[in-house]
Amino acid sequence: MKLEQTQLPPEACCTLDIAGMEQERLVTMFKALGNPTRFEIMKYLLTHPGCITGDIVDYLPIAQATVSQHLKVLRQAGWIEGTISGTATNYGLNDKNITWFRKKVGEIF
Amino acid sequence: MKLEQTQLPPEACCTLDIAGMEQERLVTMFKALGNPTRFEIMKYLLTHPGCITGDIVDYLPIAQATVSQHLKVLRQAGWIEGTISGTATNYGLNDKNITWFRKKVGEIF
DNA sequence: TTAGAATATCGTAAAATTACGATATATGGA
DNA sequence: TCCATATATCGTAATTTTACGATATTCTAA
Repeated sequence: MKLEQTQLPPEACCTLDIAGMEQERLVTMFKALGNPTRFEIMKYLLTHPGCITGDIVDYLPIAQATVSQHLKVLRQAGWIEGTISGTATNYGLNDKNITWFRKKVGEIF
Repeated sequence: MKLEQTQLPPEACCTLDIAGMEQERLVTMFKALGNPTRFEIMKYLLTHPGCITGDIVDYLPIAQATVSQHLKVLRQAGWIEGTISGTATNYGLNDKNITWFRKKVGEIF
């Protein structure tokens, strides 16, 4: 049982330039890549520019509905973006957000 | 219903230097930070060197057991390390792994 | 206009995560 | 030794995530 502080907590040595909505955004990006299947999808997109959903479905051993769901998570997290092209959807990297992520990771850690 | 490929999938433009156990490790690190509470703990550790578990418990509005559980996840993922000091445990950054993470993120994205 | 294709969404079962109180463990001091 | 402190672990309820089949939507071509 804890009644009082024996010792004062340490002072802050510095501050971090991340908070609020930005922090939520960053956590969401971490979470999205914290899944093996989604990481694999990102790897595929990184190495196969100009691919469509079906290419990923063929590549991975999981159902089309599941791939679509994972793509949605990656899109909403800001890792990728999809552009409709006829009946297909081309998926590619969201370069702006990826750059932002790298910048923030560099600043924080 | 999908019967056959209308168009061949795109060729790989490059390869990525991440696979197997290394990839699992990286995904685990992403997953660990993909939680708002754990991200907050990491922020605290980054800005308060030399702190112990109790400091984090006092700082956050969650139960001691929950903090301990999150610290375990962060430790097992390789973000932090704890050193026992009397009855307390000092937590600090796992600099080696953090550097590795930044390096990999830089290489991949 | 109708059929098929490519993809998204819905509903749902199973698994994993999160948070908690209770309890266990280990250390240091009286 | 005995007690209090600091932390870890256990058991569990509630929530979230994951994956699937079924179905809906959208576009193209015949």
